[in-house]
Amino acid sequence: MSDTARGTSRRYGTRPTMKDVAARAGVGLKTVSRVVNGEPGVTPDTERRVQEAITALGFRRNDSARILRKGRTASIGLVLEDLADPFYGPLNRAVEEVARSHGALLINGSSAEDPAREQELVLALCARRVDGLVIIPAADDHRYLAPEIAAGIATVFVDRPAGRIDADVVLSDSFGGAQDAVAHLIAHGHRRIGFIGDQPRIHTAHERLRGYRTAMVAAGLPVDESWVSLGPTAPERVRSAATTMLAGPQPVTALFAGNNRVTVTAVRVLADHPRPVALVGFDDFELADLVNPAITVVAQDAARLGRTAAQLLFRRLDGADDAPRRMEIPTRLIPRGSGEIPPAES
Amino acid sequence: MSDTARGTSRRYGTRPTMKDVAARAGVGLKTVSRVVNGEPGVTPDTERRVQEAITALGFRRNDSARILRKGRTASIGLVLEDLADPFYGPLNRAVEEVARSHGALLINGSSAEDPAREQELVLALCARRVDGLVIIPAADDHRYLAPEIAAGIATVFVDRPAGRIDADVVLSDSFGGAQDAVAHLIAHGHRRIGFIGDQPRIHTAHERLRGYRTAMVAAGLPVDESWVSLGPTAPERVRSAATTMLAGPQPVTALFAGNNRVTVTAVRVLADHPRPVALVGFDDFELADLVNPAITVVAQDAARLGRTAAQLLFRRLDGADDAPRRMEIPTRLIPRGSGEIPPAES
DNA sequence: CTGAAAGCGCTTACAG
DNA sequence: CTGAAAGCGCTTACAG
Repeated sequence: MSDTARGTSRRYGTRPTMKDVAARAGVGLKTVSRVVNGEPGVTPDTERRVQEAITALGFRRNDSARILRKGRTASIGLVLEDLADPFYGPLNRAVEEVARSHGALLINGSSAEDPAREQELVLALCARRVDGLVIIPAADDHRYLAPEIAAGIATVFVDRPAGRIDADVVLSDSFGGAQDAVAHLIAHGHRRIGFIGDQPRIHTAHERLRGYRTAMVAAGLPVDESWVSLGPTAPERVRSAATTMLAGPQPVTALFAGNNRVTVTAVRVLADHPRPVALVGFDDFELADLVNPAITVVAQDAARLGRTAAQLLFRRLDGADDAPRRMEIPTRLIPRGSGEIPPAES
Repeated sequence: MSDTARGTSRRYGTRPTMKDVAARAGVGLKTVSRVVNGEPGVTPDTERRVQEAITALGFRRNDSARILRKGRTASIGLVLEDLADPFYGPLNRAVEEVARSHGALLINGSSAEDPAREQELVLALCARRVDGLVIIPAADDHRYLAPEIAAGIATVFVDRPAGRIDADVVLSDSFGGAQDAVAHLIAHGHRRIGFIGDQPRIHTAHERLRGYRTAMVAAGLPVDESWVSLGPTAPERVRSAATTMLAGPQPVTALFAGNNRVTVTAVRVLADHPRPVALVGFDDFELADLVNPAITVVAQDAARLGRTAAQLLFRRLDGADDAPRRMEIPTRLIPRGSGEIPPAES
């Protein structure tokens, strides 16, 4: 009677608990728990009565409470730079797939390339006691995470390395990919090659610049510092950098774009430029083959990056405690036309 | 002494609790709670001792436990079709931004367009007691959600309507956008216009087809059923549909592509086609202006879709309990070239 | 096969 | 200003 009253007078927002189900079914709390979790040792008749009560009350187990008692939350956090960046879409999906296959939920957040925001978000995830973290770092100092990792929150960094902390890392071969790109342009006759990259504190930008320099040096070519521009990837900045390199008496005859956002703006600038200029971009993207000329790129396997990182994370959660690893995913040069344009006569 | 022992002998994976902090600081549990939550009524000296204990032990409040007691989880779920689809990137980010501004975390998951998977994921989120849900539905029957909504989980559907349930919905104007697209092609002289869309059970596909038919009828044009093809947006299927429409003695002279995935494949097919064919695509995408010809599209404002849905969700969480709303976000036709190609002489 | 008690780590409602 | 007790909704460890 009072059960029914409680059931129907329940105000909006209050849910029945196992205790309510137990009362209605006339059994103990533990018996309800057994039925809900499919544990053995319940007679069919008892089970049926409990099931009826569950249905009648619209009971759904509160996993937050369960989690508190069990210790593991069956959730992992993914912190990336921008949820809207198409480069991270496949990575995000790959991490989700792996999480799903391990029965874990995925909590997602963006750092917006702001170290403070990254830390705030990561620590909020730790406070929720996620089992593990996959982080595309914006910060270059992750000592703030040391106590969390020591306390058992598995952490894998992806796309960029961790700063001042020894942790698992999964990276693309930015250095090798950049070397390939620049060597490709040199092989097509270019001697004055510009590089427009992301902010220098970002590891991938730094590595790609290093690959650029190494390839130039290996070919015995000088690098004029006016050919190199690192900074924010906002269209205005990239546009102005490209315009500068393409002007003057000794303009660059080819551009190497440090990531997908730079490439997009470079393509726009070059479309309006009077002379043909070769272009190779880091990162592949949709329709790169349909632009005219089709865009030659160094493709990263973003899905593989995400999958590898997530698999490593769950291996840690399963108890693997060998030394932190640094894994490198190869890149692939895809010639499509823009990277094979010869130098314009000047 | 025993505090220190407990502190240092703590095995990997076990974290200090407020009780540990209280013991070490020589204060009561509630005092620790006050300090951690910045509540008033603690002398500076006591506060300092507690802070010291927190730092020494590496304490971080367990928000899972806090949540259990407080009722609200400060987290919302976003269920979409595919985390890697660039269309959903801006939507995802917009939802995250709104969540963040309300101090909530975002749990993300993909349905992979599978109704069973959607339901499984949504109910898992309900079991975690997310405060609210933003759902891009794959299913067409959401009665399974009624008990959860009644129990207080705010729910907003976005991009597609809820099925068999009365709930808040935020949609793009698919019908109007499709009408605009087809009217545009008709205005440029086309009479035989093909429509390739997503699976008919998807609401947006259905609405866009309706817009197509309405525009044709309004112009007094007949619709040959061979000009309409709905189905999966896999490249092979779209390619074969397009190829069929473009063959024969009376081929279509223009195509209306029902979403971004269809458009991409259509562009590829048309690039290899001997005669010029006009194309308007639903959804804008990066570099649409750099393909040759540049692609005329009906652009949706995905970010606004997400922002509107999330804002509505938090308004519900703040107590707004007026009748479920249906909000429509306008689309915008962007002429770029491909949609202004005149019909080829046949 | 079944259930009462204790406890997960916090907050709430009170009392001093 | 401070803290002991009860409780959030479950699971664990036991006892019957």
